Amino acid sequence: METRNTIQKQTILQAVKQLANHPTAEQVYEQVVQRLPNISRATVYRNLSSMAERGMLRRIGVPGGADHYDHTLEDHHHILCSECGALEDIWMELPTQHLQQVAQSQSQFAIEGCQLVFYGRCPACQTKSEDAEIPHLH
Amino acid sequence: METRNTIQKQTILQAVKQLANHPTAEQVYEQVVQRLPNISRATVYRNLSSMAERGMLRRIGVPGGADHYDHTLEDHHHILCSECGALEDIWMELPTQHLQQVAQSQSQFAIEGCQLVFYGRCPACQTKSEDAEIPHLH
DNA sequence: GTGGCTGCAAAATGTTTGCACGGAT
DNA sequence: ATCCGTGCAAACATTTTGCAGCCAC
Repeated sequence: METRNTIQKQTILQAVKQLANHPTAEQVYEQVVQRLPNISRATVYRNLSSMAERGMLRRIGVPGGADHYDHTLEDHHHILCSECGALEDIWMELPTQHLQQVAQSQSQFAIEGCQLVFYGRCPACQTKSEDAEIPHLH
Repeated sequence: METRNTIQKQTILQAVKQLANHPTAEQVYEQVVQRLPNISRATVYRNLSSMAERGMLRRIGVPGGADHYDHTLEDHHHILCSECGALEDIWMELPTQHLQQVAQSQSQFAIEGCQLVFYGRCPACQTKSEDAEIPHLH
């Protein structure tokens, strides 16, 4: 399984690093298409997937939304805006080993890892709903 | 916002409880359609969503796969098969308050909650790959 | 009787795939 | 010269939506 070093691959990886904060495939495409106007979304999807599999990037799957890609490889967690889907890093130590032991004692699964995700409303969405708050008239 | 008590709603809720282990909308549909042959998938999706919002069910979003619905309301976690997407419960205490405090100190988000998900291979998929293991010939 | 709920079909969303061609090795 | 990677379009999976008619209240 050889890996050819195409301009598309280089540009995609560069874009994820440049966008820095968890772009989706679509956002990567929009960035890359400026340099390579003929690139196809399929190429972006294919390369992001394969880079994630090779461990060059981390894929962050978001239920009900597009996957995000993280250029930060170190072990960390994320917080997701329940309103707009914005993603941010959370750095904290978790007794992962211990948690996985407890989980292992309850299931027959061969446990590979675990992920902690926080939910909340991002600053922008908080501001938005403050604006929408209309005083009640009784 | 009144809630009418239709046969569809009753049957859908019953189906989720009966199927017991985290059915997807499609699986609920397949169950319900046996009793109500004319029911539409849209009705299943709409009702599962609204019941989840009302707290009658819990929605478990799975990145890259269909959402699952859980009739168990108590706070617990899940393990997801990285191969076939099978879902199982994991019961453990987590210092949620503490984790959220730490997260809060790092972000401007208004944190609403957090979720711990384990990944691994379910017993069935483990067996499957054992079968596929062919001795290497050097 | 009214308007929330349903069934249907179509749209929307995010991603994958089949195929012929072109370029990296 | 290979044959992997690309671009394109179509397929795919899941979910949402617009709308006309129906039925629980």
